[in-house]
Amino acid sequence: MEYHFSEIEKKWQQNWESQKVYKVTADAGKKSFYVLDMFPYPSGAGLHVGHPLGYIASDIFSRYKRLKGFNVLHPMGFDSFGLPAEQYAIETGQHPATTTRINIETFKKQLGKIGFCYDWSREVQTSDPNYYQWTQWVFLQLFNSWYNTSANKAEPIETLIKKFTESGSSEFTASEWMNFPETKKQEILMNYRLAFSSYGEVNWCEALGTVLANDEVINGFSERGGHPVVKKKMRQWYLRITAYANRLLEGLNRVDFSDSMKEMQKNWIGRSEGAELDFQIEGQQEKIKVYTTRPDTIFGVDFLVMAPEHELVANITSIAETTNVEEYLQYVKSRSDRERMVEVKQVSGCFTGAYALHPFTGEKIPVYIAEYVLAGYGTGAIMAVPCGDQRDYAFARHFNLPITNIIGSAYDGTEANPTKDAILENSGFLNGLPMKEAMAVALDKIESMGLGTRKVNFRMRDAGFSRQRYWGEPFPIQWIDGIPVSLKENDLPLLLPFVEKYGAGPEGEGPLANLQEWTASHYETSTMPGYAGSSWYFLRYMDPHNRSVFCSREASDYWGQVDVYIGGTEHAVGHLLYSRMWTKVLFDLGYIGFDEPYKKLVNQGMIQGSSRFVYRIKGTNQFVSLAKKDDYETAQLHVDVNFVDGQILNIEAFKNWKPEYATATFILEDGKRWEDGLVNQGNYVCGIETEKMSKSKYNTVNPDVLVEKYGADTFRMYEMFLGPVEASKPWDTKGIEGVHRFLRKLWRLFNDEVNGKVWTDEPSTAAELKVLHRSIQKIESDTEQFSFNTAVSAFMVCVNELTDLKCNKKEVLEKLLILLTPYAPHISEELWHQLGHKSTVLDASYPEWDEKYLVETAKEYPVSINGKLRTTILMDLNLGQEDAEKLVLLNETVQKWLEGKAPKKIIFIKGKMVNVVI
RNA sequence: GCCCAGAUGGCGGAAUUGGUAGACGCAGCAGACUCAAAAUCUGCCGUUCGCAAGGAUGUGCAGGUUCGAUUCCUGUUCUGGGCACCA
Repeated sequence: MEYHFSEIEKKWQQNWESQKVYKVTADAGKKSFYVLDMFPYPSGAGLHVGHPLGYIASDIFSRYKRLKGFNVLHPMGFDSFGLPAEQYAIETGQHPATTTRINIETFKKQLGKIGFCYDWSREVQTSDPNYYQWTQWVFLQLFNSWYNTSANKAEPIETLIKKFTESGSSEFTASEWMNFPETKKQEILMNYRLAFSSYGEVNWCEALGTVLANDEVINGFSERGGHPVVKKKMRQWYLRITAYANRLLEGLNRVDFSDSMKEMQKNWIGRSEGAELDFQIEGQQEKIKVYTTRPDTIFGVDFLVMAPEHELVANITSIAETTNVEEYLQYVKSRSDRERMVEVKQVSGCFTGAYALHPFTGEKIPVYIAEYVLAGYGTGAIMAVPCGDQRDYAFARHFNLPITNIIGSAYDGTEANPTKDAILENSGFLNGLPMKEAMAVALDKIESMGLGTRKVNFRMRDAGFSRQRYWGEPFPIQWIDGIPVSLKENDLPLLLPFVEKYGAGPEGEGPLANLQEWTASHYETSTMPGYAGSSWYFLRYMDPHNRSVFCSREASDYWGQVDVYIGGTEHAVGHLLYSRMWTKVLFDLGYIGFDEPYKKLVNQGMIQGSSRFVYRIKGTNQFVSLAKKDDYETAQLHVDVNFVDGQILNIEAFKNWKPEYATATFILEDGKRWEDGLVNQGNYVCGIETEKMSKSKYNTVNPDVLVEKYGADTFRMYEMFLGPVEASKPWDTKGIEGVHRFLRKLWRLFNDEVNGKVWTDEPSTAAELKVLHRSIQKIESDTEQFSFNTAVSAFMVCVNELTDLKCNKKEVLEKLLILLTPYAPHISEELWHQLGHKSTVLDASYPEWDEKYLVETAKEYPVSINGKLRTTILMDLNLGQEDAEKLVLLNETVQKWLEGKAPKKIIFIKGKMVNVVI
């Protein structure tokens, strides 16, 4: 009986589906475990072999945990709102709802073939009204909450109103508040809401016709599509994520994310400690507030620089300098963000004519404006210390400003030295102090003299939360007399209306602005961004069909945090930060019992494509093989990787690929010309390069093809065998044969091609049990540590050894099948039933290894002379140093190296090794 | 420029706390079975000297610590990723 994987896999996939083996329900009597994949955006391109990597890993872990007795929640769904579907709609006229539905079907079909254990009864789709009703509901929670900094948590907006009514604020009294008109009250409250609308500079992408969040803009271009992004003033919705900056930072200490992932989030949040201090402008009332992280360098300040957009610029500019300043402001305005970014090294600026007074020395310090100071960070003004900061140094040199040296020989006059270790000079009361100590001394003095205060700053900005697009969640908001008013919970969902056209609205608004019935009801015309639905989806899976709440407290208490979250690193600062924030808000408001969504995060690496190239001689239809390509002037062309075996081109397939190649001729690796119809000719060798896997590079490999050819079990194991899940690696289909051979070898432990069944009920030998128990130990610990590649190799070792031992014992084999179930579920299930079991192998319990089968009595000790391995000696493991030394000295090889001399020392590590020092 | 991760055979990779470097697999070579092919099986397989036994050398590079270093430390080069006039 042979291993007919396609029949077996089809049979069991149908059986599992009809028996609903993957359906889970909350069960207080069982320990829960939650394994989550980052749900996919259902793009039209379908899956390539890179996509399922993480899904296979999570599937293995889910099945493993289930066999270990856990009640495992392992759901799947689709992040189905978003830009690409709408872009596609604009291009083809097909409604996003239609293309999304079709794409989801394709995805599910492809996923199904790989045999994943998702509980599809819990599927969510973010574009489904039953789902986005609750996204809108969470938005209302954000809109109707504020961050109470003294309680350090979000609270309903009513508590803020109550506070204002009873005791006012630092800006107004209680009675003033009571007498404010409603618009004024709402305006004030808007400064506190966690989701708020405000007029400000946004990232505007003309090509996409929408605003983007900071993390969706890369070097001045949109992340999606790579279109230019400019700054534009617009009314927008924002998420007050900065209120959570500290807690988002602190929470990283309580989660198991990779160091690089934490680092990325920390950088994005960008916490820095420093001080704000005031500089009095000479002869004026104005003070300029600067932010610095180096108060220790206060005596090195030679000038101040303000951002051109700083609100005090006009006030302090002297009459003499007005023209210059205005010219400079004009110049700055004319420059796009991208120009500024590209020309970072170029120094520009302008003197304002004003002087500030040094708070300690009273000296006059010129005040400049310059592009290199950003309006949005700190106070928008800095104190420049040219001997310690390279940008300040370059600026001082450019404008011929004097440079005060406060760090003695640490400053060499040719460049700034940003050290923190120098001893301060020319620094008044700080003289003689190392900079690190001076920091606190300066801060204390500044605070006690009332010149400034300690201040923590964050680089992170509030996140833009509206998009001028159609395919997203409508805001549950109506604009009444210029005030945004939230819908009642009972009125949710506010359904996304059907549109025929996706063009922008009258004034750069979203397509919804073109709908008469929409604008007549004064609904907000922008929609929520892609990350809205994905910020809380992990909660909905716990209670997906609940019509009355987003997720019952009972469900979220039972399933708790996601135990293992698997996905790519591309969501490091976007999705992960937003969903961490939403979780904290829901926690603060008492809707859930934990404030970090994901306990452990595993980032699967990217599978790169391995591209192949052919070389066409310029101006001809002749192609030349790799070794000979430098003899000609050639153009390098991508060739479909599926036509190439290793690096050898399948010339016939290539000629049939595109009509233009039908008449192509070839010069082979040996320099001979390829001739039609001749057999045993030389080879055409292709060039090879690792690139991103993409259709345009013809280096994509479709999992469906591999599943068809080798089966899902082989495909799953091969993806894991490729290397560590977290590593990026190029795809190479060649090695898949090895894994397939392994599964056939396993099959032959149970079945013989001629005789059929060969497994027996005979008792196992000690040697067989040793192989089994060592495998259990190794595979269990590898699986626990997500080291799936080494687990696969452990399976291979185990089957190789059992084959050598001719072991066909049911006792051993059935335990092996349970171990294999997470990795190769179909073949395991089939053989499990062949062994006579009636129920699914998933209901078996994971075998435990027993120390007693693993104990060794002797060991082949490696024996080194002066650290170099020279021989091995078999010795009893109970042997102590003294007896071991005797045996070692008797050894022939050791004696040869000793040349009759006595060793200086013999190092003996019991159970490990021996080293003889001569 | 700053931060993080990494560098091991022809290739993917292994070596959990410093203790036999190269597990497992691919590719390659030689052989068995076969009329032949497929499948399967056996042996070899870092480099180098040697008929062999056995040496020398070897984990990006240069040092160091240690009886012993792929592993720890210092410096350095390169690759990948993130951030970037953030004061």
